[in-house]
Amino acid sequence: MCKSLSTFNKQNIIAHDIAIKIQHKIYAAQTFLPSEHKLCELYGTSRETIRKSLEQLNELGLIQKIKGKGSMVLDIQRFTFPISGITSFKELNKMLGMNAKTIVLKLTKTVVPDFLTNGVIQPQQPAFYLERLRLINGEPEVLDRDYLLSPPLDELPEKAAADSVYAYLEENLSFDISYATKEITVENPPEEVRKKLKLATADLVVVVRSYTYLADTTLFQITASYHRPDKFKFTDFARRKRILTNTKGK
Amino acid sequence: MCKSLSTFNKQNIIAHDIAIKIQHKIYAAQTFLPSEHKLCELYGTSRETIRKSLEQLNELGLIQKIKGKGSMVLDIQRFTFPISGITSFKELNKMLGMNAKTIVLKLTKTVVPDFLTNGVIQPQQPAFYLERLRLINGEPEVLDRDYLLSPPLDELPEKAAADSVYAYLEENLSFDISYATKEITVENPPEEVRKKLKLATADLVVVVRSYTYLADTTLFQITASYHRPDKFKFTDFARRKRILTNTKGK
DNA sequence: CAGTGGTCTAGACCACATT
DNA sequence: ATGTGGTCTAGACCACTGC
Repeated sequence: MCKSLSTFNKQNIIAHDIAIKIQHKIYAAQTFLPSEHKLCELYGTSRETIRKSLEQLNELGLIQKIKGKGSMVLDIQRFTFPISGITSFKELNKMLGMNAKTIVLKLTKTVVPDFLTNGVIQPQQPAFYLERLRLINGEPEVLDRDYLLSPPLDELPEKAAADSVYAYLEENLSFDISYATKEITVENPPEEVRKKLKLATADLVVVVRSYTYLADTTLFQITASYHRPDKFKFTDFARRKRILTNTKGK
Repeated sequence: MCKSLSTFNKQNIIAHDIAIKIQHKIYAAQTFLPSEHKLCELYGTSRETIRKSLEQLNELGLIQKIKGKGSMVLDIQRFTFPISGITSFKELNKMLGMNAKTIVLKLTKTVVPDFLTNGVIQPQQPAFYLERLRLINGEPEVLDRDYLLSPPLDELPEKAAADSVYAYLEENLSFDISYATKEITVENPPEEVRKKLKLATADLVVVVRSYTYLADTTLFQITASYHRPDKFKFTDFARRKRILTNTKGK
């Protein structure tokens, strides 16, 4: 379940390098990147490798490839940097320059409650229960309730919980966090949650429930995040996919 | 702006074929696909082509590739089929087997209001304004307000609006719908929206705003979807991406 | 026509998992 | 040692864009 932290292969280095140049406007929005042929010479690689780098940027929504013309740098930074992936609160905080603070309300070892395990894992699975309140500019904004499954996790220092669980898992334990399913709904929260978020009696909350998996497909985290509705914003970049719809290809 | 409708290349055909087999449980969840080598023989292609097919399935969350072992079929169908992409209501309806109906409330030619154009397009851009109410089991659930820009669109038959705008654009006009930015918030809706959704005075709505683009990067659709909060559910599959965060590669 | 991206190939070498 | 996926290459042919 533990994997190498860094794979410094050519395509990732190149993708990262171009992404940085787009962020710093060395490659400006609404202009074309150098052609694939030129990028091959620039980085001294074959064309397929360059194309894999560009494919990563394409998926992220940083560029749009146009046949016969080139790869155009898109101008979506104003709206949003991709948040739809799996991102820790600390990464978000840093990326968006928010004035955020995290308070650990609870950190205990228990078992995952039955209503969360339906079919996904066996009942009575041990886990760390972690409850955290996220403050922005001193105001409570999000309440996170995490079950971090044990195994695979067998220790969770208070400091890691207060700082960044993901950084701890990836950097200290070399966990390879890979994918997640998420669900966003609007609900009438338990009174307890309402209090912690300082909400009025009638207020609804936005609930983001997610199941996060490691690269070897083991489930390791079940989360419910309760957001103040007036502060909630989810942004996404999506490409049209046509695989599952009809007999028609693209 | 108009592009070919279908590219029946090998990698898409193979990806689609495997996706169908996964849906039909010919390849069961929690089992491994045939190895890449075997798939090469099965489909009579080179390995890189097979790998591109598998990469598509990987992005969709249908499989998880594990080095040294194989490509495991994931079991997320129960939760969700990918809805986070750009999907038309009709496609969703069909895929999820809902009992849905669409009522066209308005279809006129106007210009895009200024507050929607900030910086994205020039002011006074002509467009079709389309307002549709979506009913599920006879109950109003979503109100869609679309501005379909003209150009590129110069005609929009009432029938296409009632049926599926996307199908009309892609199949009749060969538009190549490519990507979109989305934003989800919870808001206090205008009284007019509240009435159409049959909501009580205090109720909030979930608003999904999106900007949809063609493959040549021209904006062609600006949408605001108002959802009843009690019925709203957004599901997503996401892979962890690390390009934009730090100096560290994966 | 030349330049661009889109697709495909056959082969190489590596890292990881299994026996 | 064998089988698996991960990366990279050099070259081919095609389709689209623009001069």
